[in-house]
Amino acid sequence: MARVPESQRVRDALENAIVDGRYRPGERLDPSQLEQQFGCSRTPIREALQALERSGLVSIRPKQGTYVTELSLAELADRFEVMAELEGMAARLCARRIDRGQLEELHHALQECQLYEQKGDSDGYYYANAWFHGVIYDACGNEYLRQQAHSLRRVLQPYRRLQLRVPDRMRRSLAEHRVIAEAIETGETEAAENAGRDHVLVQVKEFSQLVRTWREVTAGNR
Amino acid sequence: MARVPESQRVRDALENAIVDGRYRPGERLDPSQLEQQFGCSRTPIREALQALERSGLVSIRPKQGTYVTELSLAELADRFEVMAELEGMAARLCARRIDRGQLEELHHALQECQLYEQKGDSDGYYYANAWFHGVIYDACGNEYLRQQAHSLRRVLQPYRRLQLRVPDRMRRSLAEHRVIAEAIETGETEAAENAGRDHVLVQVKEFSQLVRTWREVTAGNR
DNA sequence: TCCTCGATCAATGCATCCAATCAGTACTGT
DNA sequence: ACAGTACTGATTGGATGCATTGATCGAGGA
Repeated sequence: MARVPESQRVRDALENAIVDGRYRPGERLDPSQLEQQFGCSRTPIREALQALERSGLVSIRPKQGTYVTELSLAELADRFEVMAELEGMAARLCARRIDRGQLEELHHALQECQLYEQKGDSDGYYYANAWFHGVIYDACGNEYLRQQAHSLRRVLQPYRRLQLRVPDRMRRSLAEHRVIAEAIETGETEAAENAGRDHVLVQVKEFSQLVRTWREVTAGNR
Repeated sequence: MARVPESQRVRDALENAIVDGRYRPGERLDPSQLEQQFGCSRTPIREALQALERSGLVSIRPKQGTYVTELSLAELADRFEVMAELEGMAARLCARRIDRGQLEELHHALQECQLYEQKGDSDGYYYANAWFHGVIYDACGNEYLRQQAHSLRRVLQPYRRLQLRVPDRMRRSLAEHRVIAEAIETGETEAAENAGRDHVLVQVKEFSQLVRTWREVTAGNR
């Protein structure tokens, strides 16, 4: 039987809530409210929050409480830059190491992406997209890279949500996926790396653009 | 005044002890002994150990105690592979973004490396080497990358110790540093990336070689 | 109006206690 | 000799009490 410590349950629940956007960046996590919500004492809550802080999802500001991490544009850009590198690296390794079955799974994931893109279903696309990238991480043959990539991806997830609003993003994302899959299949390491990296970098650009626009728009409101 | 929580003191002390090799991989960290040593109760010890586990320096095996992480060769290889990528990335960004003062510091660090190499002082070289790489991380203009690189470097540190035994390692390391610094100075991003990456990769190769040799040697002893 | 001082209270760190659990081991019967 | 079992002690997760700290905010003064 899976012995699941309370602290881990809390950790997972909060992590999912943050990644899924049920808690927004900057939102306060009230310890006593969490105690009630999870029906436990401070100890497991505390441990969960500490764990989340280490993974970067929440920030504990001493004597002021714990908040869902709110990344500045610069901090976000730094993380995306590293994410791009990990993504490129994974694709490159993948192109060299992927096996038959995994390649097949990659194609399935790609088809799934295509399916939701055609339907214009961005939620569905989100999951297909996560699957596609997950296959690449799995097949890169580097377990540590897989973990790191997943972890960083989760941290960035709350901010990716905004990107869905970028017009035409899904269609272009799909096209990029095709390029990546193609390069992996044909074993072109260099091409795979560049495609994987650019796939992330392009999002940074669009994201910064989005933020800039949003700022210009909201600037007039104050 | 910076009030330093006990748990953090314990954490730092243990982390340094592990990184410096005063605790060896696989060694047990006895909680009750640590309580005595640091003169505090279980709570801060526990938190410190949990933090160290998250950063990968120790492994908590449920009901069996906490041990300094002992990485298998495969796990080690994965980490070095990622480290190489981060190192290459940092060097590439550095070549693009380093400023006058930082470039000067890089040269100082390089000279320091040269100094200790000539003296054949591997401990001194270790610190000069850390400085050299630290400058690159600082100057890469990506704070997140800086943190990640430092953190991964610490995890790998206990294993690097072995490398000092590789004959001629210091001399070649220095030569590699020169190539990296040169590429950064002249702004050749591509060259810097490759030099940075290879500088780590070469160590993996030598390390695996070392382990293999060591295994062959010790295999006869049992 | 703005600044300073002090009171208040939430947040925090730590110690300690309790209970559940599991690894390892000694023991038992076949 | 061996398989299965019961026991024991170490380890751990969790709860709670207590003292300390520092953020916050209002009163009083410049």
